[in-house]
Amino acid sequence: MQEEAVIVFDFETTGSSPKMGDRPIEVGAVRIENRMIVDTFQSLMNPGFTITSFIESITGIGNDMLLNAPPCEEVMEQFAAFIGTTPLVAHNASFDRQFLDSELEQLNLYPENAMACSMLISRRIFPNAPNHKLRTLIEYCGLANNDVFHRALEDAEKTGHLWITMCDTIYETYGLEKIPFPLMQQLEKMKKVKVEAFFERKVVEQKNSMLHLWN
DNA sequence: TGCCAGGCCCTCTTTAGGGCCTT
Repeated sequence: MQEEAVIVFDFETTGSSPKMGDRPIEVGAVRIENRMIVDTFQSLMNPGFTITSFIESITGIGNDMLLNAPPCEEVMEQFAAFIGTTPLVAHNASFDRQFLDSELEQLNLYPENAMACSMLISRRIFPNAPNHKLRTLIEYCGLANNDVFHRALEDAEKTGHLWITMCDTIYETYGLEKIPFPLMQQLEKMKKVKVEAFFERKVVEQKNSMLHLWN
């Protein structure tokens, strides 16, 4: 089973593109070690301009809540310290990664953390799910669900439990004992039809590796 | 002036288009 630490994180933002001037308004993250959440990070942040009613309606975060929140720069500096060089996970990671990189670049920080996407991996592990939205996957996997979505820490926690469940499913389905982070990254880029053969090969590799240690 | 995301996957693909997913 996976043993190395990962940090699952999520941003709520003013829109969909930092290149169009959008910024985060909340970050939430959970640190997972040995299949358990051992630490969390959460903060609202003031983007420096008012957010639209559309974003308010999605997130439940209002301009009044952001008025006295610390600025993005302050929060992101703390968040950079929280993640360090730990491998990162997010649901639809390309979305959150662009905001992470954009904000940290403004602080002259250039994170090189490895990153994996729980959405792309879930398409491989749960090909029969109705779709691969976070809410659907939480329901599909029968995970604890308080029906609160689109808040950063809530979504990070749920994605964290989804990540653990995907590791468990790989173990239970294919018998793969160790699930290193690079293996998950390989999986998200794998063609759907090749997943089964991929795991069969990995199991054989691990068994051979164990035999090599014993001999 | 008018428009405005973007990265990835899938397939009836690759000389491309449509859909998914995030806010």
